[in-house]
Amino acid sequence: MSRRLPPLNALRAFEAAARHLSFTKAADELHVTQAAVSHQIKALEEWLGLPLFRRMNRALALTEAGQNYLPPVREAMDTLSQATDRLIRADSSGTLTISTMPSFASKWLVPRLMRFQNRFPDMDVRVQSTSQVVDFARQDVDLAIRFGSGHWPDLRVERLLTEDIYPVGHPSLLNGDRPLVNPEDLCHHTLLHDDYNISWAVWCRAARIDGVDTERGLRFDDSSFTLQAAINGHGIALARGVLVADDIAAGRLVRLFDVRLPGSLAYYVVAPPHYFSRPKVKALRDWLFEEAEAT
Amino acid sequence: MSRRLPPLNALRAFEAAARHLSFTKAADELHVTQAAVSHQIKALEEWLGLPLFRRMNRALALTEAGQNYLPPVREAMDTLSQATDRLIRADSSGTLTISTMPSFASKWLVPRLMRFQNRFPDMDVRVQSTSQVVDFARQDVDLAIRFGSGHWPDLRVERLLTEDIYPVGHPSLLNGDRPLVNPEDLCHHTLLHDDYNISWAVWCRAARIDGVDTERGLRFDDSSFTLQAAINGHGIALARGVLVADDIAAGRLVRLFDVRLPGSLAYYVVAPPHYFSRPKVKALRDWLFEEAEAT
DNA sequence: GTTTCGGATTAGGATAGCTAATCGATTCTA
DNA sequence: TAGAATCGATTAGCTATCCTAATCCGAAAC
Repeated sequence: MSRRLPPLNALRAFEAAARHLSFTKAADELHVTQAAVSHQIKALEEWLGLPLFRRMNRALALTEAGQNYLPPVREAMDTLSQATDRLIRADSSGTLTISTMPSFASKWLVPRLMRFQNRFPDMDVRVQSTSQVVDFARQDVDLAIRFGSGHWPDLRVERLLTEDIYPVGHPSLLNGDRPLVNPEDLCHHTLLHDDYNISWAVWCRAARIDGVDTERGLRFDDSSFTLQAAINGHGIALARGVLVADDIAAGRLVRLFDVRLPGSLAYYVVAPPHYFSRPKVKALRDWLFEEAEAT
Repeated sequence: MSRRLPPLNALRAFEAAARHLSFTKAADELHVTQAAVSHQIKALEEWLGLPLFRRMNRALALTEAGQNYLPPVREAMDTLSQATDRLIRADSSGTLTISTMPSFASKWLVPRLMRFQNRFPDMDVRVQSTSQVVDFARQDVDLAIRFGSGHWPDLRVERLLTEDIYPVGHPSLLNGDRPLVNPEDLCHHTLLHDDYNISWAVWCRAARIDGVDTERGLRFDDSSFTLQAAINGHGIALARGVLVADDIAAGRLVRLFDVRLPGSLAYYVVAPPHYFSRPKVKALRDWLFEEAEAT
């Protein structure tokens, strides 16, 4: 019972390209270059002996053959991905505990976590939000997301999101009575500080400005409080891009100036190496990176 | 709408291994080594984070996870292979003409051709059986199967079956009144000749026997007549293995002695290069090699 | 008419995948 | 009970697939 199957990886490329009607977008989705998709499709068309796409100059269309081929190919891919999810899910009963800092939990993780829950409805996901570092040997934690330098011995560490630091404030600041145009204008406003982040002094040095008293203002011990104060219009915060992306998108905050510090720290996914082979941990890890890439 | 799909080639290996419950047999089917299948399955199990097979000492069994996973995987593969066949079939209306010699047509091709017809029922397959060489420019032939040295300029040539020459005769010869045990016993029997094949003289030289009159006997212009005479018990033929495999399997002929000539000639699939990219020609070519491998 | 957009093409490099050889465990055979 | 055969695992190294970077080309947009 031997089947004649075309190159399967090329089929995946075909499905994505047909869905987007664009090799470039398909390449994005598959995390490869446009050239790779072009090659794969060409190979598939040669294998089949007939063209699947009509290349117009600016647009892409399926040929009749391509239109006929797409539904079953998509169906097969769906079957496989659903079966795979089901398999992992079946092995993933019980709880899954994620440990992370309160700021990251509230500003990034929790707003997205529902999508993970939808994919694995039977999984009992718990978020343990604490600024304390986890001890995997003593605590029942499956995966941690930590902010730092990425150096934790004996643990597997994967960089999830890189940091990017810039000032944010309430939208009214841009056209208020003392509009913020140049970094120097900061001296007329309250500065918000938090313990973990880099300091205003460092940022001012990078922005090459003097004359701002970088110690003025309010100070909090967790970034989410600092950001909440900024949202409420109580001052200007030096924010990590990861944490404010949603607030900026929703118009609750605006980004000020174009000076940006790349920041040497990052958010890392962390656990003992063998944890990563457990299906539910792997599923969570993969999902986290999927979400991170979508940012 | 990005899917999380396991490595697709590994899935194909899983499906085959699960079907045979044997890595070795799966490897045969996929035309790779046992080690390749072992690697693929291992990679898949690691990707999923759970074992799919239980390896017992001499036997292989699916784990529960494997049992749950198999049906959808198989279904997806079926979907793909059926859709692919359908696609090629749709593009393959009209006739498909194969040109080959009468002996090959009657002894090898026609007995198998029904399986091809079943796969592509809409295709109108014609066998043009002639000892004349085809002129693709003048005749409406899609693919030829020729016996010879493999050297035809300007045509794409692929070796389908290698030749292997040995004497065959009616089964009763083995225990008749003059039983054939040693090659020298040939002198008591009728020799059957045909024009195309190598001669008895060459064979006797290879078998290092003298004293046989290699010109005695009946002579035909096509191998199938020679073989028919042998089947009817009229003598002993020097046969090409390809042509007599079915007759031997059915007990109509037996192979005599263990002297075998490797033969420098072979059966080749032949057509102008660009013919091979046409779906129906490609389908036929692939099927021919599939059948040839099954021999 | 210059720029931009999207796919094709080319050559070169990375990695996935395969093979050959060998091992170890088990079972069959004599 | 020894030896042979079977079947999967493992290792190291090679091959071929696949991918990338750079560039090209044609059409459309500005």
